[in-house]
Amino acid sequence: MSDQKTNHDTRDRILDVAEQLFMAHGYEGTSLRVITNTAEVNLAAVNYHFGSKEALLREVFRRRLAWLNRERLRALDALESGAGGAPLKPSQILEAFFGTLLRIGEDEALGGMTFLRLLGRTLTDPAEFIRTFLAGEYAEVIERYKQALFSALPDVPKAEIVWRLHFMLGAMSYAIAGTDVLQVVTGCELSDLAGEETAGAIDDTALARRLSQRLMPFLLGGLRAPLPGCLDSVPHVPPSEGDAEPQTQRHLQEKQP
Amino acid sequence: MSDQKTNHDTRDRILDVAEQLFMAHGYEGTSLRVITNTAEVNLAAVNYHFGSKEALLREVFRRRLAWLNRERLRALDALESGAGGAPLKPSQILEAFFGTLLRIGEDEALGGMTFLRLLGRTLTDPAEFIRTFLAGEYAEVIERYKQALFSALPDVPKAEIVWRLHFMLGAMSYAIAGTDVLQVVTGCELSDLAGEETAGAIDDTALARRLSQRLMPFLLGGLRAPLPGCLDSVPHVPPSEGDAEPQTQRHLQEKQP
DNA sequence: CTAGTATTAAAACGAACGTTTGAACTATGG
DNA sequence: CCATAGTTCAAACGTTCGTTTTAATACTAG
Repeated sequence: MSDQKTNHDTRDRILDVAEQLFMAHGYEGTSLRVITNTAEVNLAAVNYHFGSKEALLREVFRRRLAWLNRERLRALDALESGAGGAPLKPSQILEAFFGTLLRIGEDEALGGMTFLRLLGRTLTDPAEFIRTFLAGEYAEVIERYKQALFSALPDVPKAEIVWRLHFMLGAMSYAIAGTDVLQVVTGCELSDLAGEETAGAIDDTALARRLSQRLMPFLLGGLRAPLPGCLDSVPHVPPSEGDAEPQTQRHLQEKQP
Repeated sequence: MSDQKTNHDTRDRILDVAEQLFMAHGYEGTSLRVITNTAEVNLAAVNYHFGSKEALLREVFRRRLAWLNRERLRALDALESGAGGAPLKPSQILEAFFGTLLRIGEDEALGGMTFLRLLGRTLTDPAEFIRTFLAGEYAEVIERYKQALFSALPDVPKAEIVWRLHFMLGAMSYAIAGTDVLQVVTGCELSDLAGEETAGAIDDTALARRLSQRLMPFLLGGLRAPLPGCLDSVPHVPPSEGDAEPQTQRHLQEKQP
């Protein structure tokens, strides 16, 4: 009546609506009835087209992660072939990994900020099958980038690199998912933090671009931070006293003794 | 029969079991029937003692966050009175904020790693009332620490500080919550990363101590990372070329031009 | 000991959930 | 034009959910 429906329109409409609602209310918090009502399709359509609610969630992710995984591998391949065997710079690796992800937020056709937020929130979803599924989808790409970081930082213990990769993933996920979560905690609106904004409401794609600018230096700084060192049980005492921030930033190249 | 029950034992047993199950399966994924069966109490006990499932979750958090909020404020007060008006070092502030949190993981009486993981996961829970509740519980402490960071880094734009506080909270939450989440993603077991472990299974309190050692340098490095600067749309090109990591780490003291 | 309050117990409530069914509708090809 | 496969539809299935009710039990004050 209002919109014309093609043959596969029902499938796509369900996927779009489910993506939005899973993002806003989570997997368990979103019922098939709300999804089908919002999409203006019949309740049975989900089970007909996808088989089950779980399979619907998997399909929501698959159609986006296909591009992300392909693009991330492509970016790393381009870097490595461009370097000709030489080790890459960590900043290049991070840019390929996180920059590719954040590009999704700038392009509505790739999922936009909606999918980006969904991805960030779902990584910590308590449901078992979700974590298992996402781990499987991520495994290959993560492994490639992990190895790239090992080669780029040969003097840093591999365990330390994995830890910091873990931390970086966390910072990124929260930064993405927490537009209304932790911004409430921090007591600021995103629009107040965007910088040179134009008018009241801020565009989602512009937000993604700003986010990328802010996040990347933070991640690089964390990745390059000095190693824990040998002081064990009293980690809060800095090695030297003096003015506000006296000790110069040592790099990761030094190995722990 | 097996264990004796005092008067308030039912309440506390429900809280302990709910804390564990909410951590493992989330709020919506944990039914009152599973909680009461596990706690070996009657189904109606939750509504009798707490009023509703929502109120139960709030109480689970309140009994732990009371200590955390008090201790975080106390630590900051001690720092500020000890400095006598002089600005604090960012490392001191981070140590007070994150170190206090991580101490929960080392002490089972404060909630241990169970509550720490619950806290990390719940911050991204999609349920509205949960985020609202946690934001209210956190507001005062976050505001105090935010102001402390503003004073400690007077030359850094406040928006940038809030962004990085946001990133740090994310890295910490994921690091805590993701013992089985992102460790699967990274393809490593925590025990492989702990370093000088003793035997097979690793103690939770020992894990919290290791986590603290790894996380704090990362957060400090991220907080002190150079500002985004003026280069806008091509943030992945470093200002100077050369060997693997040529540019020396500039500090936050420099203001963006 | 008794009265009265606090707690526990068993059972049921209505609502919402994911899923299935079987008939109605639509479109395409012989 | 009818047969047939693909799709939509209304209705119902059985289960599980949070909550409430009502009675039985444990505890305490007078």
